[in-house]
Amino acid sequence: MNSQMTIAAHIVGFLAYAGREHDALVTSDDLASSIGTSPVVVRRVLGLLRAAGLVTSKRGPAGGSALAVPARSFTLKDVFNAVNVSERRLLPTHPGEVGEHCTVAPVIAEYLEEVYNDAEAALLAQLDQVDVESFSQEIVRRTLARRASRLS
Amino acid sequence: MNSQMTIAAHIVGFLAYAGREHDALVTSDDLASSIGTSPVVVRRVLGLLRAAGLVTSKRGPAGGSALAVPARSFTLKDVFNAVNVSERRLLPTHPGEVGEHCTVAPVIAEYLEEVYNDAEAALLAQLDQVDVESFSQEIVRRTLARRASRLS
DNA sequence: CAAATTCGTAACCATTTTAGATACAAAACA
DNA sequence: TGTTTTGTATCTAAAATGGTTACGAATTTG
Repeated sequence: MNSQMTIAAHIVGFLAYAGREHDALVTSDDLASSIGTSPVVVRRVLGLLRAAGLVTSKRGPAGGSALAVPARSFTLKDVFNAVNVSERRLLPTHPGEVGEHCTVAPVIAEYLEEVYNDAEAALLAQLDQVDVESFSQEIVRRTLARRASRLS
Repeated sequence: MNSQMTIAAHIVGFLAYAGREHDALVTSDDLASSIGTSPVVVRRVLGLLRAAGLVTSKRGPAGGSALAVPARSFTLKDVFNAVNVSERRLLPTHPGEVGEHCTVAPVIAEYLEEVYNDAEAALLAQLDQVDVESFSQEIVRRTLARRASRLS
């Protein structure tokens, strides 16, 4: 499951936005229809976010999910890490085992590994720039702007 | 095919390293056995590199491939772009269509798109740091180091 | 010219990944 | 007690992935 990062980001953005005004819990049904997927898929991702301590959920009527920590206190990088439990690489490495007899093959593989590490770190640093609080502020801003332009 | 970036990087690294001493062409068989895959898979990637003008190939006996431009003149970012013809995102976006009735859903999708653009740009900027010439120099350096430590 | 070598590419196949559906138990509340 | 909602396991359809087979075109060599 690979669009989990996007689903997770959508979830935390939505929860932060929802928690901003009314303090109610959001059901996985509501999240699912906003994201455009099924509630079960949402709950799977919610499980990962919960395991990372970013979200809490409550069962039963009037149940649902909310942020477990202040939106200011974590970023999209944390969301990424919450979802990427298997620590998969963004840039997949060699499909099989590299040629053993070949002198340079292991050297190339090792070097590429390092380059990829640096590259992914740069991407994560960028994700780390956007904390969930400013994410939800951005949602507010753009929603209002869109509503205004709708009236013209 | 997603490990194509790694295969392509291995290819150009190998070709740059090979072109450094002897000026012979490298066959897709040699490349395949170094990478640990099949010659056909290698040739598929060679086709992409050729289309991007980074590599040339020659058929027939004593045929093979070589860099088409100086190793100094391009980087791993160019290799990435050569392979990523479909311009796929590193961070996959929403699997389906986002909820239409939901006010915030399109806004979230739009914002995430921008964040992902910045994040991927940061990763590419990192790949752009390593030109193929220094890549091949690094291969030389590490191969010698490995050989030295093998003797101890 | 004929044979051998190497690339170019299309078509096909097996496996894995992905996303979603179904199902049902557990929790919580009216 | 019955309804709502989560938690999670299992199954499935579709797509992606990586590889193989096949065969034609180019090129060199005998």
